Amino acid sequence: MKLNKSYFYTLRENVKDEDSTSGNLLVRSGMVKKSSSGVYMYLPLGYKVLKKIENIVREEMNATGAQEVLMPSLIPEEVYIASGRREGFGSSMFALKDRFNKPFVLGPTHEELFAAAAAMHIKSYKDMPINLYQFQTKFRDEPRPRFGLIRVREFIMKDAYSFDTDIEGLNKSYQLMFDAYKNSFDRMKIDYKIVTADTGVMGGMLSEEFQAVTDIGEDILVLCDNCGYSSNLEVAACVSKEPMSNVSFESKEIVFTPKAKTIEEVSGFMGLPVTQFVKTLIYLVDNKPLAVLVRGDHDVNETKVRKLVGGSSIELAPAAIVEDATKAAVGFAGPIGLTIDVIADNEVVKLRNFIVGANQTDYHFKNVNLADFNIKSMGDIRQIKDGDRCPNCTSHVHFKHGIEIGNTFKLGDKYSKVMNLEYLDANNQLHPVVMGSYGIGPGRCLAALAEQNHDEYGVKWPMAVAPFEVAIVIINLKVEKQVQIGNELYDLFKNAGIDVVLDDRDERAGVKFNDMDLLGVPLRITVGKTVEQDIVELKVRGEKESKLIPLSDVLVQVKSMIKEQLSK
RNA sequence: CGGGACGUAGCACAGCUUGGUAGUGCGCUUGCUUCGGGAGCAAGAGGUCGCAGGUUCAAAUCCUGUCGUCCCGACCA
Repeated sequence: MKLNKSYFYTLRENVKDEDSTSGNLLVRSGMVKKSSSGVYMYLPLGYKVLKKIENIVREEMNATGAQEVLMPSLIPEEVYIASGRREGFGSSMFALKDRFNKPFVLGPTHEELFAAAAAMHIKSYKDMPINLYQFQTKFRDEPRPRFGLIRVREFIMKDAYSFDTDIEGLNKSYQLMFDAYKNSFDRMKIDYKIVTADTGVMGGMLSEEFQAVTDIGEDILVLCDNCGYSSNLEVAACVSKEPMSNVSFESKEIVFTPKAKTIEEVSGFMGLPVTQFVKTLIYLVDNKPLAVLVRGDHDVNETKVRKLVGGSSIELAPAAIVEDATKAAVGFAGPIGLTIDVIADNEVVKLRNFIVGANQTDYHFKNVNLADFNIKSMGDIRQIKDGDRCPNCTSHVHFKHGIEIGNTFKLGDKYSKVMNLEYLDANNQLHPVVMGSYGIGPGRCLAALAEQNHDEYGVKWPMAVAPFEVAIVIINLKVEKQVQIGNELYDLFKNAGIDVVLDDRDERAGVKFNDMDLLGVPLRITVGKTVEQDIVELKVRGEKESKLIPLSDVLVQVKSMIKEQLSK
């Protein structure tokens, strides 16, 4: 591409409505432009990078034998009603009606349609395994789009679906996809971790997430360097390391604690450590109130609570419900005398003589013990903390933030059952097909790469996904030889299969250098004064010094540097 | 959905309190000079001041409504 006659622009200043580094760099380099909240245009260079990412993924998918298809975005609502997911997605689905008032939605994910497509092919056990995938636009009406391309409402996703006769087959298909995912992200040079995760709305037996490590990630990764344990915070198990207390029981006592609502306030007021307190939080699980007890210094893990009580939705109860359940102002809830169900975390069970709210405004109980109230069930329902004991070994975990760039699910027969996706086995018996589903967000990969690879001047794209592999900058357009050599090199590179851009704009050298840095092209050839001696400069993005290279040697050197960077 | 802020040229913003000619910087056009890390001078182009209603002789400015955007929280595969 020659810049002079191409669609290309950069912005010199950050824009106001981008809240992330990657968002700002992508907008400033003219790669993307926000159209509305959480909806972006991909402009020529941004689209080019996106395509490179897609192609890496496509190559890896095809290598597994998966076949590419394209599903519609416009889907009759009844498809999701039939699978029972319409309600689960709720208002995060874009819903609309056609001229005959028939309800449609814009697809947020495509298990149902893929199951329908699979049903056309699968009649017998001989028709499997099979794997279909697509690159297609998903629509999710996120309550709060954020961080440039990271949390958006319209985005392209590569989603793949495997179909097998049994779990053993699923395990094989899953492993194929899993390895293809690792290959894809390795080729893009993303810094990522694989963590176990909650299956959420997708359901099924296992979910693993590929998480790009960045500070702005919205997921928290729980990692152990000693044994390699890695998990999403939402499902990271807590192990009890503290022994059961053997302090003798005392009898409970009411204490006046005016205006002390939070654990910190009461702790300060009474002069006792927060670990001696028990927090009582009132939740609504499937709209039914539930009291959840965790130690004062712990946080409730809502995913774990939902699983322990077998609910499908969970939210903190609004103040009115709390006041109704506790007969006190918010901040003084406790388990004693409650008529709603109470569940407790494992750590709470070990405590003796602890402090709880008294269900009476401005009062707490101290010297409370388990015998003083009823617990419906107990279990691991707290959030693991940075530095806690690793659930898997004797070491300790640490936290990192991650952006979910891919996930893999072992779905089992959840969708095939509701979609009547069945096959006949060798004994003429009907069985549900066993499914897996696998997603990658190319846009998130792009944003994560920009987030992970940048400096004060702009993005530093890894070679495999860079908008161009090499930029040729002609310093002075009025010097005929510079123009001539610049164009000759451009043709030489092009013919050698190198993705090259020629900056032949009539701009000052500084402008061109800065633009190429902002754009993040990994290699730069400068055609300037030294061209009179048949010498040009080669500079690596991010390095300070450039080196002088005779013209006759340029192609060989550039080729080997590209090769080196691709394999590194 | 709750709380807060903001909508003025492609971008970043001033002007609004106290109503009266639409402004600044960057970017853009033309000319001259300059030319290896975001040049200088000069002359220009470009705006229904988010939209709708109201008050007023007169509204970017005051009032009401509405739409949009952003931030914090809730929510989220």
